[in-house]
Amino acid sequence: MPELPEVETIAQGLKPLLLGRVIARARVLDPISTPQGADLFARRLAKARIRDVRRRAKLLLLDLERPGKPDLFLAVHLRMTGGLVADLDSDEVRRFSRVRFELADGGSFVFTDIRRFGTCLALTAPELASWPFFATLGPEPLEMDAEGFVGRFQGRNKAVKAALLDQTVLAGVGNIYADESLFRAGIRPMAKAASLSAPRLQGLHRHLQEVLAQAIRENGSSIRDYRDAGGNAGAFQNSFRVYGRAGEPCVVCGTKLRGTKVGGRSTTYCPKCQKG
DNA sequence: ACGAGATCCTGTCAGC
DNA sequence: TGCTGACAGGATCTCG
Repeated sequence: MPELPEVETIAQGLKPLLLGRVIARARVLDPISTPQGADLFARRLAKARIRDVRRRAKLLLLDLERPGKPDLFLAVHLRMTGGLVADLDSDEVRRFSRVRFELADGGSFVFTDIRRFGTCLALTAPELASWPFFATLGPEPLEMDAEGFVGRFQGRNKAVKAALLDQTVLAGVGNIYADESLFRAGIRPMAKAASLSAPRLQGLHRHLQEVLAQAIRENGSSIRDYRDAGGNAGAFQNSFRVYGRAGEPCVVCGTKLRGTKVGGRSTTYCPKCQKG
């Protein structure tokens, strides 16, 4: 499930490949991936030049310019199983291709998605700014200081993990990095955010930043489907201490890790190392 | 206003 | 062997 580090890795990998190139046409292979409608989506993207490739929250953003028309943004949300890859011509890519972007100078890149939850949108600047999901996104966790971080959690009467996953509180954290940062900070996922002292929230801020930065350095986590822009796996899954390890011994104290649900998400924690 | 739970979708895997 | 059901999960919708 692509979260902040995976989307960042994809954006950084695609950027040198796509900068300055022109989308000749977008071929929508599965209309469910383009909720604006395949025709409008394809019409908008024709002849658009790629000026930048970047990430905001878990969203891939391609800044596009078009001759004689307003600037455009291609916003791609990968959700759980989406990917944006340089055309690899592998059976896997072919089978799950949802949108193929054909470049004017030959070549292409492809939006792939097994579970079909991901979406591609072609938006003008005003449309992007007024898109409720985009407009309400919280700040980037790697760009926040401890004080700002603490302020966004204090007084919230819900599980601290649910707050971490809430994209309006902060943007880009998903299930993996929520569990991993809470373990490293020694905080139980089901503890109410409001019950945590400022020093403990500062610890969570520090560990979240560390875990996200390490994951970006290691090109993200590959479980099941995730691949970077070149089709390569990440390495951070080898650094998981709790995610997906329920029933296994804690790497710190040896206690059996406990699996449960918090905020409707599968959650793993160490009952000894993580306190409420 | 805010929180909780159901929903979407399909590949994978455990169990019979 | 082949089938069934549980599970994974981000954002959105509905309900309390």
